[in-house]
Amino acid sequence: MCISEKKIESLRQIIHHILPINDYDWNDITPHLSQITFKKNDLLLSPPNSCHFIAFILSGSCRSYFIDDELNENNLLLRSQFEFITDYESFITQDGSKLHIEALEDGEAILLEQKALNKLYESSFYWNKFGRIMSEQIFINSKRRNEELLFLTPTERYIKLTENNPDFFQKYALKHIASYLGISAPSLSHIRKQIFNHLN
Amino acid sequence: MCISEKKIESLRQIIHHILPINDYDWNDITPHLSQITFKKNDLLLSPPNSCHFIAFILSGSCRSYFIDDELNENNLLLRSQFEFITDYESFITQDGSKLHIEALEDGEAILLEQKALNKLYESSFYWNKFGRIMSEQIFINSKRRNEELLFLTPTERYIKLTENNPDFFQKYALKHIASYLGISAPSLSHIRKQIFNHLN
DNA sequence: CGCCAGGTTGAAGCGCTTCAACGTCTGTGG
DNA sequence: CCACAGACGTTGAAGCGCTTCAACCTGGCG
Repeated sequence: MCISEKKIESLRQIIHHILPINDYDWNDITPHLSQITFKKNDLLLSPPNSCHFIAFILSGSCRSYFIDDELNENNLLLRSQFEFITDYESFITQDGSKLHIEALEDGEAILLEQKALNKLYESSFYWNKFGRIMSEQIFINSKRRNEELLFLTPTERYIKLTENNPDFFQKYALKHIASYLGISAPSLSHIRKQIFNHLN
Repeated sequence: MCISEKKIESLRQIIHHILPINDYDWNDITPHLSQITFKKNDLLLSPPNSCHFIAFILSGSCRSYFIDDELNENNLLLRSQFEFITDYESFITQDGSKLHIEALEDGEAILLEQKALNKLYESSFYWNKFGRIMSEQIFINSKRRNEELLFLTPTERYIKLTENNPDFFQKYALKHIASYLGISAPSLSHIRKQIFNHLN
């Protein structure tokens, strides 16, 4: 599908920000980009399919979640405009994914294909280096999440989120934020009420 | 320091297993390897120093941990023979580390220097690709840890550890395993007792 | 021998969960 | 335009699981 110049330029800027890119390297990847539109509640990925894309969100928002034995949905990621979403583990290994990726609102995204990037990894110095830096950054995000889950209580995690990512409370429903924090929706309500009471 | 042939060969095998390596690429890195010995309770890294090495453990074992506001030590990693240990976030960014790396027993390790690897990233196709694959694998480990912390209860995490890593209980003290699981030492005792009682 | 670290135990406490009920808002169809 | 349904958030009560604290046991080591 043809992608508008303006939209693809925002992706190029993000990539350039990860690792400065010239026209030559850029032209290696553009044939392997495609644009999709999605409606609220659409599933961009569902188990046990393997994840063949990294999606760059142009508008709207998404979540990835895991369904446990008791059929609870547990959110792993919440992502919105100009951010990426994928199951990067499945993208790397091409093993079957255990995650769903679901649209939370209508929107658009540009997809980068796993096969194309993997092919570039064989020969392109730029894209190989890009993959390294991208993986490093994704790791750092994951490690920080680990540290929060290991070292902070649910209440502390909530407070930290209000400080570091106040935008989350504009973008996402509280029930999704609760799940992202690893707590139940009523618990989040109780925590919010308790903090509110302490302020007065 | 001179490193014995046999010891360095075990490192080459591990690297080869991550990404097959020839003599040419191997010779790029060997000048930047050094061997250290450490005693129990030695600190290989302490805040706020940045982490300049990836350590390949030849013998002995180590942990990385974070000290929180209440002065509790919280274990992030437990590692032993033929495994790597580092604060990979600090290694990547060269920002000050918040982690301690401590020897749990006497042992030896080979250190790979950050500056050397970073230099190779500029020019070497092999080492750049190696860095990408290593980062991908480190990410996958981190993501799986995330999922366990988010989706499983402490008791479930303990049971999973006994199933997937029974060797941990030979290698590490229970108090370190408890901290690694994100629970207190008495809690681990209670959980173990409860499981034992259920078996009878 | 005596000390100390590691592990266990029981009691009390607290924080999050679960469950069920209710209020509010939004969108939809009569 | 209003009635109603459904999704979302909140609330309170009860329960449970991990934490905390203190006491105790054991084995290893100076």
